[in-house]
Amino acid sequence: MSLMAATQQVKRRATNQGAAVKEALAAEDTFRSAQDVYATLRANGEKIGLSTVYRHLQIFVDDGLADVIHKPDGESTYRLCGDASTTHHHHLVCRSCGKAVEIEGPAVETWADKVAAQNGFTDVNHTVEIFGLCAACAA
Amino acid sequence: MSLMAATQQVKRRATNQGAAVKEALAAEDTFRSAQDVYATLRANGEKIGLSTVYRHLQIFVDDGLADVIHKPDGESTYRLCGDASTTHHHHLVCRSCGKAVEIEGPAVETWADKVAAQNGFTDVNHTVEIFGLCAACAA
DNA sequence: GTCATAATGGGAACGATTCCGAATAAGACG
DNA sequence: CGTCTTATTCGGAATCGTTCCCATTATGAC
Ligand SMILES: [Mn+2]
Ligand SMILES: [Mn+2]
Ligand SMILES: [Zn+2]
Ligand SMILES: [Zn+2]
Repeated sequence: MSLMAATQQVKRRATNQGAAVKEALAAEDTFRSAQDVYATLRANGEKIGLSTVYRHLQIFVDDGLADVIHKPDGESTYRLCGDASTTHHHHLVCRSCGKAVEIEGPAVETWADKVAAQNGFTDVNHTVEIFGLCAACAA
Repeated sequence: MSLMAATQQVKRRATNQGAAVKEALAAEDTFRSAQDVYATLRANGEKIGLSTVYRHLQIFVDDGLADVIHKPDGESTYRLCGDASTTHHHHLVCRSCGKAVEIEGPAVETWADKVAAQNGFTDVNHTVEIFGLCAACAA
């Protein structure tokens, strides 16, 4: 999704709110909503505002540290991706618990570009998400 | 996206509002938002309410007549798909004008199912959308 | 320490979508 | 045609996620 990581590092101040949001995300391998992260942090006694949570999540996305998936119901969910976050990849997501597995599909990438080119489309990107029930949630 | 068309035809009354919404969608090969369709109809002198537009768009989706794409900004867009709407397919969409081309990718389908199975996921489905600038909008 | 200013946060504002409920009209029946 | 049942309509209120505003706070450079 992110065509390139941060185009140009912007100087940013280190705040504990920012760290808290990152920790909350890092704690689980699931896509979580801003509201969810906010609730968790507050429940944990963290002093942080909802606006701040949204702000940091967006920063992570801009910096290529996190991926975002827009659920059908309109809610956006975020996930801190692996160290190799610079590598283009997609996700296999559990509809029930949100657990996500990073996946790659070289064939899909080339197919997408080819189809777009054949139809005269330029400046192309794509979204590919696979949803299902993880083994754990199947019970 | 639609696992199956209407599971069971529900008797529905024929209203001119419903016909108007369908015509509005059929008039263009682009994904359009409910608000957009509503504005167009009103501008055309049609007597119809926003709620009604939403209702019919959802009915089309339920009946498998239309596909829906949830834009990143949270807006849902609808498009009346070809007669062969029963056939599973995806779209190549212009980010600028919304024009959409129906595309198929058998290889992607099998790949998606395989990846899901390998990771123990069941009850799988997926979203694949390619975005770009159509030739016309490239100018 | 001081200072400039990036970051914060809570409440208002927003925009898309859904809900509600009284008014309207499709269509079955006679 | 009339009548009757009830699906449908529609506009305004209500939701809900997200963004905006801006006075207050705190980071980090000097
Ligand atoms: Mn890809
Ligand atoms: Mn597919
Ligand atoms: Zn799960
Ligand atoms: Zn275009």
